[in-house]
Amino acid sequence: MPRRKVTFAYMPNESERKVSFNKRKKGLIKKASELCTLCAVDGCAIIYSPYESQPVVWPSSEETTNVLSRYNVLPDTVQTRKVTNQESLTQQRLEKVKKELHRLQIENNSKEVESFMYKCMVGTKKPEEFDMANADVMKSIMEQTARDLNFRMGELNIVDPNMNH
Amino acid sequence: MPRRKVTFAYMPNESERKVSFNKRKKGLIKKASELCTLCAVDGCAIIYSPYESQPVVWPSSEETTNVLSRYNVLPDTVQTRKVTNQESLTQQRLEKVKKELHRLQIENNSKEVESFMYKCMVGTKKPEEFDMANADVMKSIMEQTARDLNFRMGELNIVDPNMNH
DNA sequence: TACGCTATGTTTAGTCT
DNA sequence: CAGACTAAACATAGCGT
Repeated sequence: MPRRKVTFAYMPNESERKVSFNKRKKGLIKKASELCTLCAVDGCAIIYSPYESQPVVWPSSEETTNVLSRYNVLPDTVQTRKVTNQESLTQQRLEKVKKELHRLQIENNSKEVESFMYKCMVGTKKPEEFDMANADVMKSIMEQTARDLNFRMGELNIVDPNMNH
Repeated sequence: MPRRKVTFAYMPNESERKVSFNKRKKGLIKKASELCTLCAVDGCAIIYSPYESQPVVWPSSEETTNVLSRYNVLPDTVQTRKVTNQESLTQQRLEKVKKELHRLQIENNSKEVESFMYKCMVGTKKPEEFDMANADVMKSIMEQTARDLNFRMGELNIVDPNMNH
């Protein structure tokens, strides 16, 4: 039974990922249909999947092209129709993932301290388990460490947060 | 209470339609984020709404342009495709980086909650002002926000915060 | 591998504030 | 009008086949 919440992370298992992709692709397209029908708006979606040689396009190719032609970016795109082969696509993807990885590393770094503090204070991970029982002890710990922490936090914040450009 | 099934029809009521559009737009984008993050695929969506002067574009304009250019380029790509060693090498590296990214995402996810808790307890209020009296309220706040975080995490993974409107 | 099922988590229409 | 809330409808991960 599906007791798993949506963890916002890449699914490492190949076959699971593929199954999930197909299910979710279907769901996404349904949602898009609903949005555009119920609310009478135009829209399109393109999904470039490694599982299919042709990209998934909603609605039909013609309709999509129609919608795209309204999107001011298209003219540039058509001109940019340079030799973009599979290799460079993969490299683009690699670049993208690497950037994201880097960003996450930085983010993780700054959270480390806070996370540590939290564990110090509470000792458990889940909010459900959060125990307010010994409030006095926690409060005093917080007071003692907050100033020290502010200093460290300040150091961390020096890192350029706009790294991903 | 929502006893209405999804009738696949235009919503005649203006204000209802607008509200629904905004809700569903948010939902669609979340679904798209999930699909692309979980399954590591690239995709984009464009929605023209009468409610906004600019079309709604997901992910950022640049990313969308990127995806679009692939879409336009694809027919050429297919025929010029040749499997080189370089290609598989890049793909191997990609796979490796993606694994690492996955690990960090998980780690980040749990830290996010703890980090947020910490801010909840210490960051937003000065420790001196921190009031443990209404523990129940705080606990519920924490639980709720922990859930919300899932969504925000997803946004972080894909959308450039500076582009996200 | 793909398909059907279903318990559980997620979305959202209607409502209230 | 924009958020918050809630229950009904919906989507889907994990399983079984």
